[in-house]
Amino acid sequence: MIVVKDFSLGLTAMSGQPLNFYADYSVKDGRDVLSYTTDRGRVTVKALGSGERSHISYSHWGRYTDNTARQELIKRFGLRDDMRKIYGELDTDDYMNAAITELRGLRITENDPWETTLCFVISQFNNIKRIRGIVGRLTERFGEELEIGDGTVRSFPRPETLANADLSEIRACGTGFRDKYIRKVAQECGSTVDLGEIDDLDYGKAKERLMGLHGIGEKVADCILLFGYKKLDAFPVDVWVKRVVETAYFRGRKRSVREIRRFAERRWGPLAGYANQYIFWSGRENRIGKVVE
DNA sequence: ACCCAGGCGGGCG
DNA sequence: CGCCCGCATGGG
Repeated sequence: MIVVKDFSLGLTAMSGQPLNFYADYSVKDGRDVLSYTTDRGRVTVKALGSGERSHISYSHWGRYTDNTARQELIKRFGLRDDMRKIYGELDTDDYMNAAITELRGLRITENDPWETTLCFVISQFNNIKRIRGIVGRLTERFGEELEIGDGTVRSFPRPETLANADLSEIRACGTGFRDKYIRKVAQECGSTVDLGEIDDLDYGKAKERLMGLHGIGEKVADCILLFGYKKLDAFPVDVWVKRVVETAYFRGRKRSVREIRRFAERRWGPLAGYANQYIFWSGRENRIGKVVE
């Protein structure tokens, strides 16, 4: 059992971060339940509450021990982040105040860099529901079978596997035009590019390196840096973030993506990534700035 | 039927 | 450099 303040497993898992794309989420008896598979096995997390005290319990299969599962959860869900301090620093305007009130307990997760990379290559010009389906079919088709207890599951496909796959088989998983990006990035990550080296670089250098991969531009690179390396100065600008920032901070006036990024960097600096996630998810849930009929 | 989605690469001026 | 276009697919 882990007890922390300000943690919502449901919001954190379902807010467009990688776990949203490859984990199974449900609610049972009023508790959030999340199961996911890694190359070490499978973990099920259950959590109750999201405000003053959240109680987190977990079970594990495969090569996890109580301790390794626990350490992974603390890292993955950012349970050491000082949310009181983060909220204090972000709470400087009405929009952000409403967002952090509404989404209290939403954290930035830190996920495996390769999984994050593949998920966000798939995310381009796409929507969350479809990303989830594509990742699920790729895992089913190309993932590694793992024995857990009396059953088997499949873990996330390795880069080497996708690097050698037929484009037609990748595409059969519903990827659309992203099939070639997926295979190319898998080839590069399995050979010329070492995702493990990127963590040591600063934000700018790391972003430059990621953008050298085919199919990764600014927005996807920022998502990988934020959710795969927890570089909190990253500020991914997608259509939702752009709309919300224009609505909440520019009186509805159109701004370029570049202007939005510069605004975020100046306003939120090293916490831009946290601000981004609250803006993204609150904007989507409330359809901020979206034209409705 | 039309519009949209956690955008990107390539081609053009 | 900036701008503009096509791109696969499924849900609203």
